[in-house]
Amino acid sequence: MRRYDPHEIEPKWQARWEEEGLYTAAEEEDGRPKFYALDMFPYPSGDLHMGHGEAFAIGDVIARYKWMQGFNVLHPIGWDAFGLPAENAAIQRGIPPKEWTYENIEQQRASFKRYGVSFDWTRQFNTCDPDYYKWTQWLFVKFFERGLAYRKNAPANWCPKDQTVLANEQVINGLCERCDTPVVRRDLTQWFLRITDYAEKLLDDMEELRGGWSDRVLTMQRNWIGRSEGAEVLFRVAETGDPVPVFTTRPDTLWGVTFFVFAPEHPLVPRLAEAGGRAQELRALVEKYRAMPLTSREQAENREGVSLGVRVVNPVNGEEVPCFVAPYVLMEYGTGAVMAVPAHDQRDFEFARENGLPVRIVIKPPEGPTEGAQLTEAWTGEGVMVNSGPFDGRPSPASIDEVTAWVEEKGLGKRAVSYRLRDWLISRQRYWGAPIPMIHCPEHGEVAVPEDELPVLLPDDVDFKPGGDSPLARHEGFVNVECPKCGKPARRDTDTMDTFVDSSWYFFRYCSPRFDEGPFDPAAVSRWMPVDQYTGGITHAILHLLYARFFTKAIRDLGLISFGEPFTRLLNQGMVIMQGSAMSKSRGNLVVFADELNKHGADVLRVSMLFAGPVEDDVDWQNVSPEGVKSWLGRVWRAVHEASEGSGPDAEELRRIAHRTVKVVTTDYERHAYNTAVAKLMTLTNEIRRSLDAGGSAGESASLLVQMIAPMAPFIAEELWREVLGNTSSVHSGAWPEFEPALVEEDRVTLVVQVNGKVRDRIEVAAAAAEDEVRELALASENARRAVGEKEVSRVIVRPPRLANIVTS
RNA sequence: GCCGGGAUGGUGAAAUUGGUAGACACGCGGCACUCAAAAUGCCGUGGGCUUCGGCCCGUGAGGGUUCGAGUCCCUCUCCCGGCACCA
Repeated sequence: MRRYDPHEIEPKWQARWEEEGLYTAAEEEDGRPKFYALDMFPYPSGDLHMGHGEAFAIGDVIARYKWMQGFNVLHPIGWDAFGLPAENAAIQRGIPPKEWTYENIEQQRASFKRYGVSFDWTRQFNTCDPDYYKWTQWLFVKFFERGLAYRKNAPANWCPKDQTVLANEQVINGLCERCDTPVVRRDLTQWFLRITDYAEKLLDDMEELRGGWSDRVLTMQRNWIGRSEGAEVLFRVAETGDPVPVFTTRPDTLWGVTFFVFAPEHPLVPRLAEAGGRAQELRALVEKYRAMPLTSREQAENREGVSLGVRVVNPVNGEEVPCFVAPYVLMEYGTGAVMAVPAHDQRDFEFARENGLPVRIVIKPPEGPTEGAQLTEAWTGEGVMVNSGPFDGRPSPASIDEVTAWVEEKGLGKRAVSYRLRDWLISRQRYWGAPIPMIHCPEHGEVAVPEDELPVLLPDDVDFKPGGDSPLARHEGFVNVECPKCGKPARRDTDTMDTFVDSSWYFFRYCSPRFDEGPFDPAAVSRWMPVDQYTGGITHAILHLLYARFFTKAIRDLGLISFGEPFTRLLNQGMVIMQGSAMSKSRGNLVVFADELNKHGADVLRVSMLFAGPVEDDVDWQNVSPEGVKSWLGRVWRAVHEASEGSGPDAEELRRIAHRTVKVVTTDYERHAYNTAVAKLMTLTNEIRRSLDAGGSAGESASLLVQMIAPMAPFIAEELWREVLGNTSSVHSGAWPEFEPALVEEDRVTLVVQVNGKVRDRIEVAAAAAEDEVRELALASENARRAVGEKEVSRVIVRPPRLANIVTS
């Protein structure tokens, strides 16, 4: 018998499968149901790492299992190839981002093939291919035409040394991650996508996803969208008459407003400061916060502020209260101004104490002070409304609805909903991304690049090092164009799109990757979409998945598709860590995927990952034992070889075990419980071994074992299936095994006899044993009788045939 | 602070519906084969006691419901994740 040598069999089958086109999804309807198995596409920074090893092992098992079940499976792959890491690597190494990116893609491609992943390679594309980003740009233009893409001035993190905008993640403790220069805030005019228009739908449609997505991810998305119900109430500036709406979730505290606060960026602030004679003081505060990086401002918890010198009128009681400007009020949320109720909001309370402002209790706690001066912190619990005009004596917060209705009826405000979700800033002042397909004309303003001029190609001859504006702005040939409307000189937009835009629709493109009349062929999409199973890391629980859901809804509203949710089922696998923390070179705990692949081969590595624990949990490589898995696959190898030599039928008992294993392992595959599936297959292997050692046959059982191993360890399964068991076609295109129901039924089971809930005996009984019979047997048990002793049996709980519990008084 | 998820042997874990806790492995100990090693196979392995029949304890802590709780309920501790001045 040959030894089990992964390095001998794996390259062989890798080549054969490719020749046979085993994993090409059928374009034509052939009677099989479709199954779209999607893995989150990788980012081509270097070779694959251990995380890919786990993620793609799981995704591949899902796809292969579905193939075997007779589905026409679409299991595509591509690369999320634009983005900052390529640019930074290119700057460091002095090679163009394009070159670096395509080299990495080739390397990862080769690694995936060695790993035995059943991708349909005919559909591969990269988001940095002009054929792809042409349609990313096309979608942007469509969004622009519908008002979903717009430009506005917004603050950005700016590194004065590198002369570039930084994402929030690139600001470490207020410093630039690259050069440690303190980051400042800079206001830039940038493009946004109006995702907030879809806040309600993104929230409501989560109902459809329940069951298919984990509660964890759904909760994270719900929190991110952050829906708050309340009222918008109209205040008015006493001196100028300016209307100032505020959003509040606590209209029941309206009578407790003792001051009013504007965000520093609020458009009314300069005028009101002028009117209040406080322009000077205000300029200082506003300057200070404008210079502060966004990240550190949001963390600041001081309660400083400056009086505006004007007052607003509280519409519910006509009171005039003083106005302030303070950084704790955010322009981005609500209306950028808040009514301050220090007695019942902790932030307002702290501001009042710091600035010597009155605190008036309007929700009286069941126990505690009635005077604001006595409060040590804001009371946010239940209570009775006081000092509240018509609502005195009413319970709070139970009366919020009535107060809101009253406010609405009196014309002082209206019911309102506010979201934490902000519009999506997609402009990047960077080179390696899809150019935003817009032209700025002095006469016509923002003009979209006409469809027949797409794609706006990313030029190769660009000095992509950061410095000033977008690198594209330095490319005269790129920038200077004619306005599509009037033909006069105009300027191209020089920003590129956030890479999350690229990845928000790639799963549509897979359905018809070479389609050139639109981003996708609607017929192909209606055949394959939505994705039946999406697999990927929890890191994308919020942003990518929310953006993809938003794009799907927006594309539906363009009339191109008829569904609103792209991913029916979502599986988030855990991370691969080492010694308790994320792998990294600097920590010195890096495990290199290619090294492990060289050492153990693909099958061993795949099964090791799957056997280590539940797919959702993190895997600590320290606890993974490829040696143990290798020894199991070696046992399978030898057992199947030996079994293939026998000729008689398997013993009845072995057949029962094998068929029962088919039953339970199938359930495990359905619920992605690959760790327990492997455990059960190990047990079956041991049983086959035992049977062979006893001189029995095991041909049928060995066959079943090979088929059940196939999705997880595709190479060894194929070798054994074709070369040892003598089948002519691939195990992977063959059917998933079915069990014989008669063999799965048990005829003898273990009856557990308990006395007062403690196990005292185990008796083999017929599975069909009736209640009376089970009771008799239990009462007759020597061990049970000893445990009962002198006590009297008051009753016997019988759950035939497996359990009897004798209860003594 | 708010929201979500956890805590089971030396380790990874299993127990799908309230019904045999620790399956399957790793590690460790012992044995067989061998001149020896590797490879392979077999036995043992939660803690304690034992007259070797068994007995007691045991799923983060405490309480409860139940004939019976890792599983359900209450209180608490700790850990992980998400969000966080969101009005």
